[in-house]
Amino acid sequence: METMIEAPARDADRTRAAILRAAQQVFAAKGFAEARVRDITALAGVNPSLVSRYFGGKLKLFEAALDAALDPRLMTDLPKDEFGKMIVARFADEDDRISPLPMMFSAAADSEARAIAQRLLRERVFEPLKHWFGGGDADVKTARFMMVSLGFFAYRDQLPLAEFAGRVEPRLRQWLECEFQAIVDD
Amino acid sequence: METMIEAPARDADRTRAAILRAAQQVFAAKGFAEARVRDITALAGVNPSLVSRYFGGKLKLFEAALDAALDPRLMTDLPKDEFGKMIVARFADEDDRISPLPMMFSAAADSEARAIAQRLLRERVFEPLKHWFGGGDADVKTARFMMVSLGFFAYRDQLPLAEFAGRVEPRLRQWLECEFQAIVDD
DNA sequence: GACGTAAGTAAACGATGGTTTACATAGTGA
DNA sequence: TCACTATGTAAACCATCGTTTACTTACGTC
Repeated sequence: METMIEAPARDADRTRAAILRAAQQVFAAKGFAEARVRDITALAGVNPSLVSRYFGGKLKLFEAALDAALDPRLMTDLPKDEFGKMIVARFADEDDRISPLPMMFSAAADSEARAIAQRLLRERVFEPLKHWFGGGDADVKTARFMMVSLGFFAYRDQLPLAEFAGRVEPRLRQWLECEFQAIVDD
Repeated sequence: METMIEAPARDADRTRAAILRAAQQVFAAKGFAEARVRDITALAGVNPSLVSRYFGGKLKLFEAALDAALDPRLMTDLPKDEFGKMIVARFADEDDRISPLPMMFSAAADSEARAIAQRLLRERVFEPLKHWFGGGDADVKTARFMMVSLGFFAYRDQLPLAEFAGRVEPRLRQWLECEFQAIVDD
């Protein structure tokens, strides 16, 4: 009977999920290259060897973590007439920093991780977004969206410059809102 | 007499310059993390140990290579009434890909290299650019410039997506020109 | 021409870190 | 109860790569 009350101490599914969750946090915080397998497994409270056993290695774990973090609905569920304001709010005010973009940037320095990031970004973000924009200019609109988004995150997170780091200056925020809104309005 | 006709086989300054030149190429092509000291010294035709002897290590060599590649005049020598067209031409049509931006991106994944890249970017690009823009909105203008530039390079070089990789689609190019021009016109 | 110093090389060193191997233990069915 | 398998751990493994050390060789000078 007591087996039904509490979960068994050894549960492969639970362990696997704990590793994946820890991986998302550590990869997001430190990037692919500087995230240590031992960091992730220590956070999950398990042995480092389980990364290879359950995921097939660090790279596959990164792929799983990135895949789990990518959700196109974060962009395509917004009303188009308020797209600018709302997407900036989502980007700038996100307190839980498990945004996938920093993970993507960190992957860019590693050729294998970059290949994975490229594929997932195209399949899970670029294509859905292009379909959501629609019309003959969908390609250009999506490219514009990617450039402004990548520029924003690169500027804010990867190269924190002077007093702009962290918060978003009001005039800059207004400009960003107009940029994003113009993409859907054009 | 023959010592005056041809340079001596052993010339520290020449060797140092050869290493620096090779470093610029290899760092630009492979990024900080994946560039091997042995790659650089092999290209320069010297022994790997000379990197530590002449530059104090890989990180210091990266700093020297990045510093040599950064030239603010690449942006601030343009006429303001044609800034948009000309800056895009400079970014997009640059056949020799020793643009410092890819080097900066690759540095972002390494905490030590990132600190160096941040400092050099601020001192050698951000501040001169801000001064060149001038006026009360110089901060915001510079930030806008950085975001669009970083977005462009991140999109084109770091995350080459589908058919946009390599060339720049004409409508996208036109949008970029307007973006950059708007920064100086506002 | 021998000598001392600077320039350069070859080889080994040592730290890092993902992965593998050998082993221990908890749950499960006959 | 007794295996048997799945789960997990500890420790060693092993490749990578920047760096250091010991040695060699060329150049300038007395």
